Amino acid sequence: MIDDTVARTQVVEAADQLFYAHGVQAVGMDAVRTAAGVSLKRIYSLFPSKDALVAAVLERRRAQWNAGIAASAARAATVREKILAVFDFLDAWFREADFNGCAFINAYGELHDGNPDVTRTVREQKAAFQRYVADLVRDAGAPEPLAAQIAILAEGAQTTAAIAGTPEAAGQARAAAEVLIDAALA
Amino acid sequence: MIDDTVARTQVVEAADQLFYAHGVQAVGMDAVRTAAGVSLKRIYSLFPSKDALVAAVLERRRAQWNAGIAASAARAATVREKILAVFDFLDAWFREADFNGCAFINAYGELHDGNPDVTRTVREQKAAFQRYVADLVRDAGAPEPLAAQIAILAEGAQTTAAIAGTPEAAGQARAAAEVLIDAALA
DNA sequence: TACGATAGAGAACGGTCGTTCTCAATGCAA
DNA sequence: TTGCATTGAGAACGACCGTTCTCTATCGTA
Repeated sequence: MIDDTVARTQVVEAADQLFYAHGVQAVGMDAVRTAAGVSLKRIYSLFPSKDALVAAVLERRRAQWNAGIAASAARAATVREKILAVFDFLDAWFREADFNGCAFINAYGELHDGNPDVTRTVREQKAAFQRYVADLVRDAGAPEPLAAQIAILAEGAQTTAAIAGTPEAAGQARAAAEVLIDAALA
Repeated sequence: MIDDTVARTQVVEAADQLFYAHGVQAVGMDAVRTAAGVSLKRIYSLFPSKDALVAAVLERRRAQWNAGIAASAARAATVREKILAVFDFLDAWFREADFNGCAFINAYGELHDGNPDVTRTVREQKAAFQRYVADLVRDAGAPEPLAAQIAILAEGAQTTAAIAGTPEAAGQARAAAEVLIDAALA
């Protein structure tokens, strides 16, 4: 038998890919079992319900998002560039073959009604991102309202790129962010 | 028996409200029947399938969006104000009690996988909005890239307001749009 | 080698959904 | 009034889903 940790990772990764590509409700637990190569019994011993699996998938997405943003920011020299690094991260993400919009937004739209945990998780994820941007804006010495504007650009770029099926929204949002930052610091 | 047109309107309005509040997949045709006061047999004589009803609901949303944007723009004196009127429209919408994000984005996230019609409809709706903004930007004599930036702000405001559950994203996006317009015209 | 615990495969169960069908009631034509 | 077409209400059907259960095979241990 494979290790619990390994099995758990396989299940979450398979579920993430399927949920993200097809939507949570469109994917049955049988499909997760087949993709993960882990028996249903095992899956239900690792996660008490499909909702718990969804929560684990969102937690994985949260860690990936934070790591990606941090790595992109680490390549930036100035605070201004760290803010813009958000859009560089988005640009690279939008160009990935399986990009299909923000998993949190998708999950919220699909599940907010019957799953309060999802609503709370998504709301917290977005709030955390806004705090991250707000910290950078403060470090840059710019007025506070800039933070919300940058966050809105990032959200809009994600849905625009997802629906249009093209990545250029990242660059467009980045250009707008540059103008807003410069205006705020002037 | 009530008129076909009246029955159709009742069904679409009831379905719209239920789909928007709870998600399409979470609402059964029985619930639509009860809310609309129209028998299942009648519903299926008006719409060949649930997918067709979803298409009719999205068409209704499209007309409402266009009418709302046009009415808001009609109250504006200058081209610059017509662009900003988009965010005034969003502000009023975000404050409605049942606001729950953009119905097109929600439908896309939930149904894009198994319903290509939805994908096409949503993509076309967003493209039409971008053309609308692009026309205003051209009339204002501003460079073309401003249009995409305004559209991204509008998209981001919708998802931000929906997830946060508060309406202030409209004003924040409007302030950002003002800065971008002024910078583009300078 | 014999045995008991455990795992995987998948059948089974209860529920729900989209769609169709039944059947009694209604309204209209002659 | 009689007969017929049509309607609404809701039962019925087939499919699918989340979850649990059964059964067989396997593995570690003595």
